Amino acid sequence: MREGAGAMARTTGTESKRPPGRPVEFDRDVALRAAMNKFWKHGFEAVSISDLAEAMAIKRSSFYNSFGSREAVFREAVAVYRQGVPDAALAEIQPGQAVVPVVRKVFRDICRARAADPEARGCLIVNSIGELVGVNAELGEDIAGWMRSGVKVYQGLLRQAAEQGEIEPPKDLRATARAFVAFVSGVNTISKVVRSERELWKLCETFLERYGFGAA
Amino acid sequence: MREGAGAMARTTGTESKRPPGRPVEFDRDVALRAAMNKFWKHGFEAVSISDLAEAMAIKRSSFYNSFGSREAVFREAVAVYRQGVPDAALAEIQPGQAVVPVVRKVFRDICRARAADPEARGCLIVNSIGELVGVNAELGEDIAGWMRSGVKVYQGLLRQAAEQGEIEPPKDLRATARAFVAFVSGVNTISKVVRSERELWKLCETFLERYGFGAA
DNA sequence: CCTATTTTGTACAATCATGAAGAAAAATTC
DNA sequence: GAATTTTTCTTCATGATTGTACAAAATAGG
Repeated sequence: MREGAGAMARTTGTESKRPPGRPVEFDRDVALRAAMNKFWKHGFEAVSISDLAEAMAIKRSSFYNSFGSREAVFREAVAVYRQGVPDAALAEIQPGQAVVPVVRKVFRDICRARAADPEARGCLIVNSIGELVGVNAELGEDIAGWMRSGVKVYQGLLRQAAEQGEIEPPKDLRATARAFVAFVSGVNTISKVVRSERELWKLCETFLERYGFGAA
Repeated sequence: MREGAGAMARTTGTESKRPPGRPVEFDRDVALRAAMNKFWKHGFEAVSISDLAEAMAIKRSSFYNSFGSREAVFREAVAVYRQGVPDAALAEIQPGQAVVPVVRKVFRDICRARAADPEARGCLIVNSIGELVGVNAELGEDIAGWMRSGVKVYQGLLRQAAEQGEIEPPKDLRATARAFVAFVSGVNTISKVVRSERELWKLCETFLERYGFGAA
């Protein structure tokens, strides 16, 4: 099986020479995405290594060789997941840029994404907090870290929005940021029950309005 | 082993005569509570029948005989859980009674309960929505139903509070009720990461104030 | 005491998950 | 082409989980 020299989709696409030894036959990113989807749907504990290998379309030997453990793939899968998450746009907001419209758009994107998922898997991070924090020491702390970083992001945005006169300065910045994170988590949870994008967006709007993030 | 005639803690406590056959040797409620705690900590899928039987301190044969299946115990365990949940007080509010103080107290009780749990298990219902809705058809619908009923409860309370002049009438009652449910779910989730009762209560207060449920 | 009924204890076979070990395959380097 | 390196394939032993089956135990009723 010859491989076209330009077909490679290796790790990050910047290496030139192939390392010695037999080359990996599967696409790491594709396999990781498959693993991510398995974890997303079933959760961490419900997915055995055999399940994983099958979903990733590789043998268990290749799995052990390339990934090492279920925990390790999970971490990588979460990293992949985070790249595609609607909230990612929040970290891109520049000083001087209006915060409110971006936050509103992110909320709308979350509603759209959650409602558009026919499997109603909600958010992998939120699901994993529920499943792992307090049970699996290492993965739990990992996931908890993502939520904490979310609080930091919202804290920065709230401050910026207040400084730019978009909203009234919140009395307690951190508590308000945490309320945002809690609410977004809750939206992701309730999105498994309320399946309409419009209905989800309506409940988000009540929240945004109350916190001064109403429509212009 | 003779049993005092008044010691019984059977199914619902209203029968007098003992049925024929060998009597059950374990306390059903105690066993169920043990099962509930297992599910609460580890989630549904992570607990095998063997795990359950061991936690309930009964043999697998007794388990099958008395409960039938993992799904069945889970349902019963959730029922037990729901009896002890702080939110239960909301369903007891009478017409004419002030809504706001009760809701505030329930939020405070949630913060206290979540922070007081050394294992940071959050809320069994919220955890189970994350794990089961969309995956396990029957249990998922069961759990989703509890969330929907939560929306109904808040909807009634919001209407009552508005009628009694405690709050401004919300524009969209159902969306607002859903926002409350989403937020409470989120508080239960974030309680696994933010472990201080005071910090949790502070983020709840920002929410309550914004929705007109501030301190009198 | 004997029978019927129900729970409990133990044993069994089937399936599956796990991790390791080693042979075979596919590539690079010399 | 030979040596080296790494991946892939196959096999194996071990242990866990499951559901069932059946004997033993405990009780009620006659």
